[in-house]
Amino acid sequence: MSTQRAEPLWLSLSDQVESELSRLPAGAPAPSEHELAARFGVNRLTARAAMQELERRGVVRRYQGRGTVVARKVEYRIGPDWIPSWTRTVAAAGVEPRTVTEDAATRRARNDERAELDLGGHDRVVQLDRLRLCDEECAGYQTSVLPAARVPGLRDVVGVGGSVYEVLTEHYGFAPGRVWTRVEQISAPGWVARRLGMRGRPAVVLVRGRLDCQRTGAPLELTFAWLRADMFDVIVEVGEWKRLPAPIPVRKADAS
Amino acid sequence: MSTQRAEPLWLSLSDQVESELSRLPAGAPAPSEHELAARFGVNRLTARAAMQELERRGVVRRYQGRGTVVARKVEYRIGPDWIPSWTRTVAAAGVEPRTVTEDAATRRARNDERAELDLGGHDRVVQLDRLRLCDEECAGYQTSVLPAARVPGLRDVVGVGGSVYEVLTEHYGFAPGRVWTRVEQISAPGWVARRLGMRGRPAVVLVRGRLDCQRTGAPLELTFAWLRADMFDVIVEVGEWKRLPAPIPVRKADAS
DNA sequence: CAGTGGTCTAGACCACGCG
DNA sequence: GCGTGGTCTAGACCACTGG
Repeated sequence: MSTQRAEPLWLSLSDQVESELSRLPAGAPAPSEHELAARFGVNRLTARAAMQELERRGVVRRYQGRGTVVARKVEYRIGPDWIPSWTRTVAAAGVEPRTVTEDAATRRARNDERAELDLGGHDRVVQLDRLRLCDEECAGYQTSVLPAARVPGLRDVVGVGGSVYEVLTEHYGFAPGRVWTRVEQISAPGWVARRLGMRGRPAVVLVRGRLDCQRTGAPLELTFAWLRADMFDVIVEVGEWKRLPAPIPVRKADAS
Repeated sequence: MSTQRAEPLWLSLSDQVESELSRLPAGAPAPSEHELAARFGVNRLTARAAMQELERRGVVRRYQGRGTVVARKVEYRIGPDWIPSWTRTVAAAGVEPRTVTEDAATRRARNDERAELDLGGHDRVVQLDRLRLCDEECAGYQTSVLPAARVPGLRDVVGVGGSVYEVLTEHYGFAPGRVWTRVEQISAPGWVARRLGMRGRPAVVLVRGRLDCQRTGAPLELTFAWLRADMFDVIVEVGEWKRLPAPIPVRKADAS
């Protein structure tokens, strides 16, 4: 029997606070660092470590000057049978979605884009840079690259807050279908972190994908989306999906 | 335009150290907290914060008493066209894989397992609990549930370090194929963290899946794998792969 | 044993958001 | 102005690893 190392103070604090917060709804205020320190008779840094642990667990979100609030991640499912709409997914979670097009410009295609989009040496592409907001808080950043010839005037058609998917369908008459999607979690590159308004290299989920027109087979769109990992619970499903998945098995008596 | 807040000391420290470490191979020793503090004339806690940032980024791994070393994640791809072998994937990354079966027991199936595995009310299942080690360090934990009637004597056939997939194929003569797989990143439940030998609730990638026999359609295996998120870079690929095979980043056009 | 990272304290100042 | 979280310091003790 190996001796169990004593649990540090900040860890037991965080466990206790987490169970207290579990009953509160998203957005409810969590105790401040000073309050916790006073209540448990510990140094503020210890209370702080506990709250930072809860932030890592996704239980709370902290704002300088405003305090700490209970958080809930938005469940974002990606599967073989559907293309998720970011706006509808977020709205379904009870959060207010908003999209802001930061930039829309036409330029020459890069080599990798030419290959992926079946373009010639002088073809041009439109690149859309968009911010994704959840309750007016920056939650993700996305770039889309489309063959300029197939989407004339895209910039104006999409406007500041429009949906590319809807525009492709309703304005241009395409039938966009997924060719592939790749998902992984990474540390945000510096320039992405900056656009997200975050310091350091926060964890983000990178979703890459390509859409083609299902009727003509013409490549339509290449997307890169960086979603804040502390705001989204991305679940990727592979394979056939006829039945419901099984819940997590809990073994023996050692629950919790 | 917002004024840019000054970058904190620990952040610029971590950026500088990261660029220094970028040339070193995995396993190389990183500077200690004391050394950093002395070199930059800062408090040890500041140097510590910098190294913790690098740990979050996956650049280093830290061990009490042993020091900090440069780390490299194992790339683990999951896609619609293949079932990844954990052992081969890890070995391909230049890391020594090992699997230890901690427990193998037969018991009655739970309701969800009966539904998923097409079992009757009194059918039994075998549950295998296995640890996944990378270079003798605990990197993941996995449970597999199989219909006991279809894999008689599984416990002894698999042994302590055997591969379930190989045993299903070669010993029992099945043709295992994926029905579905689901991947998401979560905070490890307490009992998983304990089995991984970690405190708190470290980030893990939860991979759930089900295998059937491709010939008979009989359900074979239900798996739950928890992989340490700091040791694995899990990339999930979704979609059709008819026009393009499945290599990694952006791919060139394929003439074949 | 010396050196590493892990925990904890006390106290200070700052940046930020809100009223 | 007040309270919040963010940064930083100085110093202490502990747990663990390795030679």
